[in-house]
Amino acid sequence: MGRPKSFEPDVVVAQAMETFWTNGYAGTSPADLAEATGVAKGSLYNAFGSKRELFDKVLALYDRTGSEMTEELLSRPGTAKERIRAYLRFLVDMDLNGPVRRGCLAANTALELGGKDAEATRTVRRIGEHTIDLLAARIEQGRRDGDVAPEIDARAQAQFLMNTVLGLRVMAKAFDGPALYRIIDTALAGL
Amino acid sequence: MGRPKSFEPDVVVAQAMETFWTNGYAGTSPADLAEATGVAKGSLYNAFGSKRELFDKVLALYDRTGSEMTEELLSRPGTAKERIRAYLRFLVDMDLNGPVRRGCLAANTALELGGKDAEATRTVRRIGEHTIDLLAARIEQGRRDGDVAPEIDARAQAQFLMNTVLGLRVMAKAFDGPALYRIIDTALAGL
DNA sequence: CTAGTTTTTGACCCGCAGTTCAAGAAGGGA
DNA sequence: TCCCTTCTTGAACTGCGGGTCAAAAACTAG
Repeated sequence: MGRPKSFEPDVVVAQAMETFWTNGYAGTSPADLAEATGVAKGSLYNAFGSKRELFDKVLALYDRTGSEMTEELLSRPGTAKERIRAYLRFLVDMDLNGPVRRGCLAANTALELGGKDAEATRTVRRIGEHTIDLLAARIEQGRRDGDVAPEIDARAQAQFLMNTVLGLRVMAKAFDGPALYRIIDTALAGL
Repeated sequence: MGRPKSFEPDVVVAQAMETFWTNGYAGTSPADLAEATGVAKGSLYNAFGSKRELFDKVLALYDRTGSEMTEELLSRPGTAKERIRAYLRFLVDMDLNGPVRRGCLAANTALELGGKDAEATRTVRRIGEHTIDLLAARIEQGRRDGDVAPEIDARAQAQFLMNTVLGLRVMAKAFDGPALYRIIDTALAGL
């Protein structure tokens, strides 16, 4: 019973994700969130408790959607190297083509809250580990398929690629496309 | 004539750098700066104009000291690969051993202001290019010394390494030492 | 010593960020 | 229908962030 919710919490979290992603955690005010979601500030507080708790939901959503995207891109036909190259290029294009270069929400959060906010730091690490797991699994499959040399350490290679991704998403804030594409090719030379 | 300055501007900029580095641009208030430097807010505004202008001086200082450090580390005796490995490890150790993992001021700034603040973005790119230049020069020298294969493209390799550095400094916010060391070794496998 | 110049400083101001709240609206159950 | 519960909303509150200012202090040239 009681008055029914006038909005879909999942939709609001998705809209909030866009806003946080574009403006950063500190750079997003409750007023911004109200405007972006079309829900009054008070209702947001009633539904989510605080800005920080809303942000937790946002990070969880980012983790889920990001993992799905990664999985989808890596599972298309092709060798491990081809698929990972496509994945990296996709991320770079995403940044470069958007109206604003917002980079990776997890990386942005790591730099903004990392060290100060233990909970956020843990969440960010978890997101990173999910990506590493997916990359490692794809490389492992490449080894089984015979398109990756057997002496390759899939996990080490996946951690290295994760590192490359983070680098690219920082570089994308200040450097241009060709440089980023060249970096991708250099990074993949060892696969 | 007139009343003499009661502080050394260079020293104040250096102290401000520490504060911005630890807390970020938005995370540092004029009050924080006053406390860190021992100079009253009003005096800081009189001397530097605004928080943003002070930050410009800070970035310039960061650029200079960073370049000096990099140059010093890369010019010690050893092969290009050895020197660059030492350089990367040095950066990682710096982050891990400090009381707070503050990462790289330029990378932090790129993520915090990149896209929003054109001037800051340009400055950050300039800092990155300085580092790339130094790395490329060292690799080039390695080629002349014969410890780097002649088919290596020094500039492409340097850009890639810059990317790796940025990745590491983001990773350092959330991951532990052994993982970072493994990434360094994987990244250097191509040299 | 005085006049003119530059610094220093804490008090003060405006605006906004994050949050709370009281009043009302929209439902369900008896 | 009346009550109870849950949601909605804008107003209001507190604190702090960035910045200004007037007065006093420290110096130098004449």
